Amino acid sequence: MSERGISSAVIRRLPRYYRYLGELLENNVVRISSKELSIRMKVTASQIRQDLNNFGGFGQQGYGYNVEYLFEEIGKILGLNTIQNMIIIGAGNLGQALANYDFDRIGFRVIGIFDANPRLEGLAVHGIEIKMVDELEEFIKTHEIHVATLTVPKKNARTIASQLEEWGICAIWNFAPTDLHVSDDVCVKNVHLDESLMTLSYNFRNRGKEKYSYHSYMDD
Amino acid sequence: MSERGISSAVIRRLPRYYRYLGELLENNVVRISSKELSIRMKVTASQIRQDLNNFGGFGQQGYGYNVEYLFEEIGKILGLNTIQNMIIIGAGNLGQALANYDFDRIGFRVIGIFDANPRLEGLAVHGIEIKMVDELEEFIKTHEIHVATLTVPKKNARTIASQLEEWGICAIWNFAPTDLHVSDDVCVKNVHLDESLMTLSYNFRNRGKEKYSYHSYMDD
DNA sequence: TAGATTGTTAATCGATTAACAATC
DNA sequence: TAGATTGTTAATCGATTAACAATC
Repeated sequence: MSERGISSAVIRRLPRYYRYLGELLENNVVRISSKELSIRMKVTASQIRQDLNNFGGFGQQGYGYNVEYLFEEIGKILGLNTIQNMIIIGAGNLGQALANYDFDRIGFRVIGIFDANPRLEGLAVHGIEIKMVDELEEFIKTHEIHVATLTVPKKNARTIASQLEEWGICAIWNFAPTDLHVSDDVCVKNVHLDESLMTLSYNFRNRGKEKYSYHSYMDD
Repeated sequence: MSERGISSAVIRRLPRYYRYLGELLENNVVRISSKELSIRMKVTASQIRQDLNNFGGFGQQGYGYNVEYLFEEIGKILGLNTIQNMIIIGAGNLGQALANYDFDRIGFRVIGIFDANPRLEGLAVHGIEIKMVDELEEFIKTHEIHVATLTVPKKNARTIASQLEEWGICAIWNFAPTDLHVSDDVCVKNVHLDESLMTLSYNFRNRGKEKYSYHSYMDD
């Protein structure tokens, strides 16, 4: 309770470690040193060891890390070892695309899709019939929902987010181009696609102007 | 040439400033101080002033910043004041959703959509007919393309990225869940949706364990 | 054992925040 | 002018990298 949480810089890197380890596993690589992994991932070996040691000692001196074990452990840290239920609110193009996305692979299962447009009612997306938003409260109260994905228009996003909070949702994956005003007890992860494109725009228009590479493997 | 580029931490914050200023503009707010903006955006006034002064002095002592002027200037820094052409490679759910997204608003125009599946050929998305990938090289060489959006399966992403580089594309917006191996002259901005969801998963499963809030307005 | 590589402490680097003189 | 607020320098904080003793 009194100790400082792990910095978001570290958390953001975990999925990338997980991805690289998954690929090593597919290629039947049994063990790997922080040095070897650092070369593949284009980061420092120090950073890898520091990052991992936030969560415990997963390696062995003189040997390195067992790929399968480390992969599993990072999966557990990220909560990918249990099935988590997700609902999608907003069944427009993006909402439907996400419903069709293969999130099972990382333990997430879409169990409900909602929209306000009556013309979409009952339409099946990825085998799930679209429900109307007025059924949302009942649905949330009768199901265990871990994450609510918000793919509604900007003008509706804040109102819905507040309702979600009221109904007990504590994690929102927000694709609406706005900041949500919810209490600190609710986790919000924003995916602002237009802002992502803007930073790409800046970078390629200013490439070559700076001394160092602008090419980063992180999503910045 | 010899000076250090502006840090990516600063660049990442610009779109959010742009968004807040746009909203102030809509509400007919004429001027704003860094202090007032800092309260709305939940950042420090120091950070706002430091960030902006990387690009020049946009404010006036004793007055603050003119909202419209600052909005326009940040737009120019991000390159939103000119129309930029974009193509989308991969016309699956996500590719089609992005084709329908309103990027005009920030100056981006989708002028081509490509896929390898012959069953999609000629199908119109957002008024644009899907073309086959074997037409890609010719299309790129006869059009000015600023950004190529990659929404193809993981297994095809690297091959296509290398071809895009060869054909002269210098900015790739990558949605495939893999790192691309292109030269440093090509800007890559990754959007790894599964990894975004993983960090949300970590955060809400570990909420309350740390001293400070995990709720951030940045996409971390 | 000798070599390799971790876990961890110390040093460096960069980013954020505070402070304040300049000035509108 | 007096008050407000910037632009900018200095101080702090945190994150990254380097170094190395511990140990497999």
